[in-house]
Amino acid sequence: MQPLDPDMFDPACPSSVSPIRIGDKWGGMVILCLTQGPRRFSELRVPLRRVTPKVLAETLRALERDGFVTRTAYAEIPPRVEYELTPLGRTLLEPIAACREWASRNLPALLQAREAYESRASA
Amino acid sequence: MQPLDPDMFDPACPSSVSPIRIGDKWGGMVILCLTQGPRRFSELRVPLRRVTPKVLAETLRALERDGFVTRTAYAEIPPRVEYELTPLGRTLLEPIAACREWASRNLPALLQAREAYESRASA
DNA sequence: CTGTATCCTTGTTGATACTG
DNA sequence: CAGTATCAACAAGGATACAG
Repeated sequence: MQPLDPDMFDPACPSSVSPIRIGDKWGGMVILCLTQGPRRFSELRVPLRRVTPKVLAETLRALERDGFVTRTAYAEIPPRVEYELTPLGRTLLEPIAACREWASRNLPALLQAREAYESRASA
Repeated sequence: MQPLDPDMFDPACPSSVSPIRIGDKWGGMVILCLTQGPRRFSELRVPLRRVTPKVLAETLRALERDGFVTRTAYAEIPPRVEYELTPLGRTLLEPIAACREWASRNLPALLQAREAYESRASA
């Protein structure tokens, strides 16, 4: 399994403007990070650079609570914990794909509309 | 065109638990209200019972800014204003449908996972 | 009828520091 | 390594009253 691309969620990417959100702010991104297989806490922090451990832990708890991910702790030193998508969690991949498809097709028009609106507002 | 069903967004409906959101809290519901054609401000307030005029106005401004709806004011007494989906706004209907489809299929499992989680937490 | 103006509560996100 | 504790900042959402 490939390591996660540190730039997979570039904040400069207009996808951060998408009006469609899964769960809380980071939920959708975490799910995307888990599509290829289980990941460790610190692995998830790589692409999610701007998330603090506190918020990432909260996000993972919420996903666990809703049955989207499982948490597996191994009794080792140093500790190792792995998060993995459940079958229910995988069902989210389909609507997420639909939303990403929408964004790739229509986000440019949205951005253009915003520009037009702003220039009208300042006029 | 049919009047909007006052109960189309029953707060008791589990769809309010859906982890998928379009725009801000009310954005997706407004878009759904506009699918059949243009609606007036006060018409929208019927199914969206719990929204204050301030928040509905903000929601509509945001949708207008992003190019999803148009606002048409008629110079009459009393004033009449109509909101209508743009072609860009209609493109949102597809991912919204995908999300609703997901919810109708998987929300029960989510709710069940929550119950199981809570009973474990309290144990 | 269609909003705006104010004020306020609350929830969410984050910074920083610390622990098993 | 994988978190938790504490505090702070901010923005979303809402209550209420009023205006064009």
